Amino acid sequence: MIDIKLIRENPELVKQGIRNKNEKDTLDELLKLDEERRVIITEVEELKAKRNQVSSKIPQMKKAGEDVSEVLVEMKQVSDHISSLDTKLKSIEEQLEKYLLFIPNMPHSSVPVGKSAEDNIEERQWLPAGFSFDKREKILDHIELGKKLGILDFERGAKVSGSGFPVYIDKGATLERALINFMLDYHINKHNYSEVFPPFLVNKDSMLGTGQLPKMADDMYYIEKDDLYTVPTAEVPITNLHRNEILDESELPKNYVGYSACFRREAGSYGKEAKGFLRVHQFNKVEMVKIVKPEDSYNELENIVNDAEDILKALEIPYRIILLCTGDLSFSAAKCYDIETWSPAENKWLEASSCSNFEDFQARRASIRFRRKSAKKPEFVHTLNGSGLATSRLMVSLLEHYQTIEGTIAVPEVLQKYTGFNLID
RNA sequence: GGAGAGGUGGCAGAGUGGUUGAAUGCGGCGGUCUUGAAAACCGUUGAGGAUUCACGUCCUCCGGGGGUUCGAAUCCCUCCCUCUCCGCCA
Repeated sequence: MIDIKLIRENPELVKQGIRNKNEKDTLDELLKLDEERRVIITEVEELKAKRNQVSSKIPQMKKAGEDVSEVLVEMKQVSDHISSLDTKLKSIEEQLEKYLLFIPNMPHSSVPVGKSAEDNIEERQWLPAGFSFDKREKILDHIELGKKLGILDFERGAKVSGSGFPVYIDKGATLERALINFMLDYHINKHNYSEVFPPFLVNKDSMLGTGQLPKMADDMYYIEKDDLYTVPTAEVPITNLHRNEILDESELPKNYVGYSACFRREAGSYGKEAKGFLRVHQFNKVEMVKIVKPEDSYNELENIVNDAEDILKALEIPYRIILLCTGDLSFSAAKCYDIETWSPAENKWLEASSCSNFEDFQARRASIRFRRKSAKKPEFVHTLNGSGLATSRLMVSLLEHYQTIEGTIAVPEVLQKYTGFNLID
């Protein structure tokens, strides 16, 4: 959520931000409601002040033996007037809230203006020693490899749950588990994150807090009976750990890392992108979340990207860093880098991580604040998160990149102590 | 699933219709004392909103929502959550 004062005082700036993000501009309606709201508040508060004043005098009058019946009649009218204004006010505030929840975060000034993914900027590439983009002969894609080696089973996953629910078998399952543990350990031990093992079901307030709701409602699995949502990312439960809290300055920054299964309905996205691991309803992800002071957030964004990169360097998988343009930026983000890993079989880059600074957008929605030692008023924190990383896309690159000429998979060295084997055949 | 108890300020905990935004204690902050610290003592200490250049003034908030009343933390309805016991179960 952005600050309504910013909208009030600088509507043109906000309109520009909305346009650059390809979102719907409803500022005029919003501002009109805001104005109405304030007119009514002024009126109703005057009446309430009067009511409070008179009400406190009534016991004194009674004590003095005065007749209060006339006052009571008059006050009854005032009260009725108040409640009708309050009803009106409530309805306006609900509408206002609705508009406000659909206003996207403003892009940071360092984000290039652009319409779509084509306007994103490649910041840098990292390639393992001896790597070449030249396509080898007889290269298999991850689906063929998974089938041949008996480590992935998409058909049976479809039988058990539906399409987009892959099953890992034998060494495939072990490899997946090894990857998750490796990444968690790396961030905990080398990057000093605190480990969180979060719930996979969250309530509506949490989904609103991090900005998935209301806009992305159709992409979430929802359990009606209990009014709970499956998490689309560990970002949601972890960031919401501090919802409605005022933290002490000394507690910041908070650095969390956690694993969760991630569930996404991916409504309306069936098609060519959907094969194998490329688009699934359930996948595994290790997520980093930072809660920081505003002045530190852009520095921390670079840190989070570096932390995710370290994993890929350790795994020796080729990747590149993409700075998203305004048009490709998600609803809640102010700035975002994607990390894409190379798929030799697809002959293209795959998004395996997304690292974002939300500034105070989520903090406002979730009311996460902190108090500086010197100041009395609490301030909103800045929140960030980054995948470190998502295993599905990463697994595609890993399997394809580490396949041998015989069609077996060499296990990356850093994973071997987690898998207990060094070859999948 | 059954039975019961309870949700009040950073925490603990009073308060059952009328200056109660809320006693008291702890914690926090400031001060006195001290070479320094502790102890003791004194003072101070919630959030959001409207309005104002500002000082300030006013409104709202005692789990959420609704109701009764001139007036609700306090009474009524409803929902949610937490805890204890029993049952079931990984």
